[in-house]
Amino acid sequence: MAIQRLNLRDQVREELIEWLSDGRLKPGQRLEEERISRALGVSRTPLREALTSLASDGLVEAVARRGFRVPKLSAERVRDLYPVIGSLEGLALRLSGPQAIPLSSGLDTLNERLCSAHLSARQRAELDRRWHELLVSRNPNRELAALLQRTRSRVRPYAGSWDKNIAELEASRADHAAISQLLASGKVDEAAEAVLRHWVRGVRAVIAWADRQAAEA
Amino acid sequence: MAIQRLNLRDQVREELIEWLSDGRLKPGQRLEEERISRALGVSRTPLREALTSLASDGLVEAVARRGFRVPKLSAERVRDLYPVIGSLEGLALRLSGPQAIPLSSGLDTLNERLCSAHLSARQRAELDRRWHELLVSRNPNRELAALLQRTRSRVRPYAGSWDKNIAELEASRADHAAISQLLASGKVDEAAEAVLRHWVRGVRAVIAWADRQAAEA
DNA sequence: CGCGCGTATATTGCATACGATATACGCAGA
DNA sequence: TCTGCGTATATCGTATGCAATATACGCGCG
Repeated sequence: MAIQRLNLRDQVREELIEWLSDGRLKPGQRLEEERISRALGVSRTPLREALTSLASDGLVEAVARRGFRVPKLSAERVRDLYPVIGSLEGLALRLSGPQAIPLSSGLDTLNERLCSAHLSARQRAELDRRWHELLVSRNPNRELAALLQRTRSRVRPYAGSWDKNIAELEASRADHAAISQLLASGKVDEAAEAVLRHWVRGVRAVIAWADRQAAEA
Repeated sequence: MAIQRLNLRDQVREELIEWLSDGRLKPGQRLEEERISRALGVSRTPLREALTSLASDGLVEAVARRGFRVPKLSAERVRDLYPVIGSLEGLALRLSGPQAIPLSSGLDTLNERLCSAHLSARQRAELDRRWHELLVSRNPNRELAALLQRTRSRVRPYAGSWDKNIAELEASRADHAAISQLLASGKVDEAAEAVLRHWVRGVRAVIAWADRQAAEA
């Protein structure tokens, strides 16, 4: 049987994360409490508690006397967060130790699927997410896992950068393959370093994408 | 002049952090909303918003239908969080680049004060905090700085481990000195590695302290 | 026609109210 | 005396109400 009914605050929180992920809430958008609470069928109180929680995680931002809004896309944020994620994933890998080595083949399989043609940006982003999730899946550090997940969710709005960027796709594929191979050889520390470099390199791709977006608009 | 009046939620949040730091709120303690809100002179609404925010940061924890409580001391949490802090500080150092090198002398000064006799555990913890703060002060990555600060605040309840542990004090002094020297030599990457090892070693000291605490009780 | 200003409206931030559930207490029975 | 149960009380979780302030709109003026 289902365990237990979460309180409304946490249910609302999960729902809002869903709305942020699927684009029902867009960067820069203002979060009108009355409208959202009505749409969710709850009062403003648990909604506001969910929003303060999300604000602490950086998924929304609180503007004094103007309520909450979805953070705008920002090259600076990517530039800052990607290396943090890379460093944390590297740590996760190092803490996994030899346990991480057998992941290599699964990683390769995912990597091939990720690079196959005729995938949408969203699908590629999803496969990339799963690749990195698998990479750190042997990490025994719960706090690290939670922190990684929360930090990763903050950069999800930038997943669109997978769109129509063949050069980036190829670079990413090569990074993934190299990391996997280092793992297979048992060179966990070097793999961790490569993961960090992978994320640092990704910054450029996202910024290039953001520039293209800006140019189109 | 003072810029702007924060909303009550954020003021309450800051005050609660203060209460957590100075021991007015102790590990394991239940947070009675009516009592606290009266003590602060606000209603339960902004208090609860502050608490949900703190819960997201891990400074308090929410128990379903039982409100909020201060997390109990836990060896597992230290074991998990210390390496995360070490990794993040290492990253901060690497991102500082050569800018970090001139910090060395200031670090040495602080380290000596930290090791002088007749200091309370609280004073040593404060000096250690300042040492690490100085170490990463040249890091340009805002997100990383914020994350470090939040994560560090989660382990503040374990500062008591500086109490009457000469062996740990000496080991820590040596770590600090070695890190500073690596910095002075421009070996930033090696310094970053040493910082991670420093925090990983610290885990043992805290756990030993916790065991002594448990033995006394 | 564009710009600044004043008023009306919408929305937030906070306080209060209330039902539901957990906790505490006392009593009966072993 | 200890254990189990039932009731009373306390506390939480959520909804609603209200004042303060931000936003939107229309008008006068340059």
